[in-house]
Amino acid sequence: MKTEKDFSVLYLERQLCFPLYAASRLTTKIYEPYLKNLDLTYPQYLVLLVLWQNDAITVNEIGSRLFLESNTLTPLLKRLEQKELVTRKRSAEDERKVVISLTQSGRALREQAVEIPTQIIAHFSDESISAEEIIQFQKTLHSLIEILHQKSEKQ
Amino acid sequence: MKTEKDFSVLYLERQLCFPLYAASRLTTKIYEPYLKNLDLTYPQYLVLLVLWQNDAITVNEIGSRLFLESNTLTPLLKRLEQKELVTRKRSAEDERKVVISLTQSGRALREQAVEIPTQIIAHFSDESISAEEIIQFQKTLHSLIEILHQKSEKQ
DNA sequence: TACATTTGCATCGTGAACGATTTAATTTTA
DNA sequence: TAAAATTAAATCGTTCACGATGCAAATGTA
Repeated sequence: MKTEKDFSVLYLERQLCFPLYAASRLTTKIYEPYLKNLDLTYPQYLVLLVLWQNDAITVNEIGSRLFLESNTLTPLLKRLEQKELVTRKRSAEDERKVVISLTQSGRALREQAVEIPTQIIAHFSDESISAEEIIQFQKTLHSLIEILHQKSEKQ
Repeated sequence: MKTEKDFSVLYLERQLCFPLYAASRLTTKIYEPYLKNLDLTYPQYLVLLVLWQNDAITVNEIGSRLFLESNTLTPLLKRLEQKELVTRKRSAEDERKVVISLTQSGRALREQAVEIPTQIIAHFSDESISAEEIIQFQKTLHSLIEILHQKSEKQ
């Protein structure tokens, strides 16, 4: 008797990868109109979030926070430099390192950016996900990232 | 008395957007070695997941499942066509539509792909996220996607 | 039936992501 | 100290994402 193989593990809705990918892209879309006002892309905004927390750090240090490497960051940082939001300077102690620092306008932009999270949250206030659910979700997301990061290091 | 403005809402770890973005990219990295064996990229794999569930559908129908549009899908589908995994055919009833169908080898690839989810799960079996936690996480993720999708439609 | 609107896909340009490789500076070790 | 190994950034090529626009087919409306 010939039985059909079970392919249901391949159903889109059973994947974990796809919902993360979809949620990530959809979230970015929510941010976009707000970021457009600041003339920033989403990854550029993330780099600025890092710099607003820790100014004058190297490309690698930014990368380790965002899980990105110089092949992605270098061009992006050059664009931020063109917009005169950051400066790129070779470190004197170690000539291999490039230190990224906020300019005056880079620092100033934080004043406008600080309004964004509030606006995003307001955007969701009418929705049916409870605060506790979000907090639990964030926790799982963080442990997931922890695990995924370790895994991808090892490979 | 001058008080400092509170910028803590801008801390990276307080964002919801960033962990999703990071988790999505890290997850993709876990899949990569498995997909490399099948000579597929991750988005190409997602398109095939859709087609394995529903063959002979239009570009838009694939897009509505993955939240992608023709500007992303058309080039990707052409690459899958070049690999002879799918065919692209104008619909006879409606000449605007392009129907994407699996080829013999496109269908055959499912036999290899079906092993991937099991391997990915095995990858995680030693880890500290419980099954219930994952299930709850997926639920929240799905309602989040639902909400985000509605929001991005409206904008 | 004419004309306007909508729909489905394609094209184009820009900006990520990322593997692979290169280059130069620093560190290790023989 | 000289050679080898490592590290930090940059460069290159390919593949997404996605906004804006174009175009032809289909649909709606006057």
